[in-house]
Parts: sequence; structure tokens; C-alpha cells
Amino acid sequence: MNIGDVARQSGLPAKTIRYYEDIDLIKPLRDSNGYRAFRESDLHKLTFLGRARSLGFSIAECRALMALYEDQERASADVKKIARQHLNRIDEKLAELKAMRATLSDLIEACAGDHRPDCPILKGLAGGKIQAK
Amino acid sequence: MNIGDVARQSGLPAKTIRYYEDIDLIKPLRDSNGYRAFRESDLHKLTFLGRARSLGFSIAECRALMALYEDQERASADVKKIARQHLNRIDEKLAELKAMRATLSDLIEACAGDHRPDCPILKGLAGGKIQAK
DNA sequence: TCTTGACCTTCCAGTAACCGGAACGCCCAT
DNA sequence: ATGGGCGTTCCGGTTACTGGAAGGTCAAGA
Repeated sequence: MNIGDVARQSGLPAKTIRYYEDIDLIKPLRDSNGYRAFRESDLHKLTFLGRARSLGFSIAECRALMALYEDQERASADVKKIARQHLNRIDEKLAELKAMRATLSDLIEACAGDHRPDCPILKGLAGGKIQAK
Repeated sequence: MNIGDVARQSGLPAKTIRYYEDIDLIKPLRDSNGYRAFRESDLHKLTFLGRARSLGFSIAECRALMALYEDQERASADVKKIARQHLNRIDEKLAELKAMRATLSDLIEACAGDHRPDCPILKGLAGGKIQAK
């Protein structure tokens, strides 16, 4: 398989696949013409990587997950630990975004949004308190 | 005021303040010794920037907000528009994170997390379905 | 056979928003 | 004068790619 084939099948851009080779996440063979020659196992790994990335795992975590994926002797506890840590970070990020959202939507609420220059959003950002409408 | 003073008062790292000058968000004066000389207005702008950034506005948006902040003739509608766009992006990000969280927590649920190699998390990432416990 | 177009290759640069550190200058107090 | 705590610039690194240039390869059609 050439890179275009695995790109289509894995859903990853060719650029990304080359990058993953660059950072040693995959090690495809090479044809005599210099083209990358992907095995089924490479495609499986790329699919795995794509899914892990889409769940927000970092490249470093993907590397660790891949190692466990390849290790038939792994303990599922090790995988679960990584996943739990990631879940915690997702929860933190969610809390942060919710707080942002709340503040921002209060500011927006309070702003008339018309031709006049008076603007509670700018006041809020400048340090003032949010005024009730 | 020197950079340390405004850093303390604005809550921004000195590095960040230098960076903001670099990208022309602020234009502090200079003392004869080469030190940056910050006016009150610079401090206000930095505070404004710090708050806007903490609400997740991008630098580009901050630049636009700053321009409106400085423009006494602005229409609050222009500010509100930027804020609403940002709110939409926050909502999209929230939806995405919630979806990630749901999938990931299902996988974690299904995983025994013990010494055995069998792992629904790895299976899920490899493309398999998530098994019920 | 030549050419066209779709592939593929490498390498370089840029993205966002900074952070860390080196190497150096300035200022004030002891 | 010397030490510590400021300040300065500049360079490189971070994350995970993406875009583009310049060029090689391959198969099909005229």
C-alpha cells in the first residue's frame, strides 16, 4: 500500500502519516523507488492512532498506548491509568470552559449590542463589574 | 513603572508583556537606560488583555477588542458580535469535549484495570466496539 | 514516443501564544 | 567594589501538524 491508500483507509492526511513516521510512531518499509510501503499492521496502527488522537490523547500518550497495544503481556491497569488521567484532564478543561462560558454569556446578556458606544463587555474586560440589565 | 511592576499589577508574566509589545498590542515608552516605561494606560490595556485571554479570546480577537476599547465612537454591536462568535466556539468545543468524555468514560468503565492483558480500551481504539461489562 | 496528470519524495517555513535560558547591562545598598 | 535583583535582547523549543516548493515516478492515452 502506498501512502494515499492508507490515508484514505485510516482517514488521516498523508502529511500526518509522514509526520508520524518522522517521530517514529510507525515504521513503514520502503519500495525500491523510495515510496513508503505500508503493511496491514501499519494501517492498524494508524487507525489506532487516529482514534486515540480524536479522543484527545496527546502524541506522548499515544506513544505509550501504542507500546501497550503492541505488548501482549501488558496489564489492562496500565492502559486504564493513562485513560483515567486523560479523563481527568478532560474534566478540568470542561470545567474551565463552562466557567468561561458563564462569564462570557453574562457579559453578552448585559450588552445592548446597538449603535451606542456604551458596552458592558468592554467594561467587564477592563475590570469593571458586570451590570445587570 | 518598570515591567516587574506592571507584571505584578496585571498578573501577567513579564515574558508575556514583552511578547505583547513585540506583536504591537502595547507600545510602552522607553527610559534613557533602555528600560520599558509603562504608563497607567498601558497597565489598563494589559489588564484588559489578561482578562480577555482568560476568557479564551484569541490574540487576533484581543486586537480587535482593544481597537474597539480605544475607539470612543464604537458601536457596542461590534463588540457583541465578536463575543458571540467566541461564545459559539466555546459551545462547539464544549460539545466536542463532552462527546470525547462520554466515549472515553465508556471505555474506562468496560476495562477491568487489573493485571490481565485483555483491555476494552485498546480494543476500542483499535476499532472494535465497546463491550458491555 | 511523448506527454499529461496523479502520484510520490524531501525539505523548509509557518502556525498560536508563549516559556526557558544564555549572556549581558543597570542600579542600589552594604 | 561587589553582590543581588532588576532589566535587556536573542535564540530555541513547545504541540501537532499544515502548506508549499522543487523534483522524481508511474500508468494511460494520442
